[in-house]
Amino acid sequence: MNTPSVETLLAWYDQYGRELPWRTKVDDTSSKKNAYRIWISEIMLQQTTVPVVKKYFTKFLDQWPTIESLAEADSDEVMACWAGLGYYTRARNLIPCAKIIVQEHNGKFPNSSKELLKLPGIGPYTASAIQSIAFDIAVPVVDGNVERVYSRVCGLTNPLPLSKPEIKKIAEQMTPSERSGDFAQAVMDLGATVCKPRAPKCIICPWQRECTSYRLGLQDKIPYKITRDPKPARKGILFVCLNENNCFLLERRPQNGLLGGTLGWLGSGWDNKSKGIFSDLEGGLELPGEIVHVFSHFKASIRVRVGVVEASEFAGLDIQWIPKEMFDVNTLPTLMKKAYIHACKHFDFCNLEESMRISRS
DNA sequence: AATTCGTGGAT
DNA sequence: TATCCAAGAAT
Repeated sequence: MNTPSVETLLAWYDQYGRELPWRTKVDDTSSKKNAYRIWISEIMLQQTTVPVVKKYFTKFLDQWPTIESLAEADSDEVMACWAGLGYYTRARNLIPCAKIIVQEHNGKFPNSSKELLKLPGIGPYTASAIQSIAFDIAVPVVDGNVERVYSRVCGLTNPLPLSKPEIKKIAEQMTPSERSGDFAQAVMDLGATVCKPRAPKCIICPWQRECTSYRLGLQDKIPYKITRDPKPARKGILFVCLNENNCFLLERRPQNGLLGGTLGWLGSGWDNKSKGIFSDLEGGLELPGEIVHVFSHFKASIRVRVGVVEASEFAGLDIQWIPKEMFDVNTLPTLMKKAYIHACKHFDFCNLEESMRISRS
């Protein structure tokens, strides 16, 4: 096998690498890169895509431009800013992580993997990414892009994730002592824009000549993967309710588990949790149709009920009564947003009595 | 080690 | 419509 050329890829990156918000230097007085911005971008980018993160990154950085400001941020506001991005544990970990860095590291990110890995929300990938991109330390950075690129270039016949140890070794060999951060980002850019999961653009790939998969015509087959089980289906209910004072009934969900720490409607069935007084058989006005929402590991089909409830009925749950005029649906995770939109499509919360009468008929 | 964590776009 | 899957971490 020909060894992929680091120089070739760096030259490609210099010409075709993407311009991204977190790659622009904000500090004109210093060439030092902003580890805080890189950290936020890396957390946001976990298991999602650049176009999605772009929409969140700028908003987040405007609101909390420094590690110190984030350390003192309000948790509910951070969760609201994150709403829609998914994997909410990432958001929950931000403030604790910022506090540790401010209080125990003098506001500066540590640059050793040992210290980075102690921080909440930072695992092997993110630790190496921060070391590499923020501090130019020559460590291998392995994400999904890197796995795919090296699987193809080296023509790995072992399927993922079994080939991960092999890929790690390849990354160690490839990582250059100079410009290691640029090289890491170059491989990831290559994976995202050229060596894509489907229909790779081998015709314009800077590593075409040394790519074993291309030579063998296997670029659409590699990386091989172990097939996984189909997602199970669940059914359930969500309640979009007002009380007599025109306040929506919302719950701050438990910190751990599905949609942990986010704000949402009470419900039952779909999240394998009991909500006490709510059951599938009681209360509210059931709207026609259903919401379908696909989570990472199951598919939920959910009916929506609306109604007027009394405040006193919900003691014991971490609920919030939010005045209708204060309510912002964009602070809810996507499932809950869908439920609200579905409810509004069939029900006028500004005209309760009329809506109840119409919906009943 | 295997599961559990969202979401939206592409095909 | 069904499936894949994207800059992973925590448990």
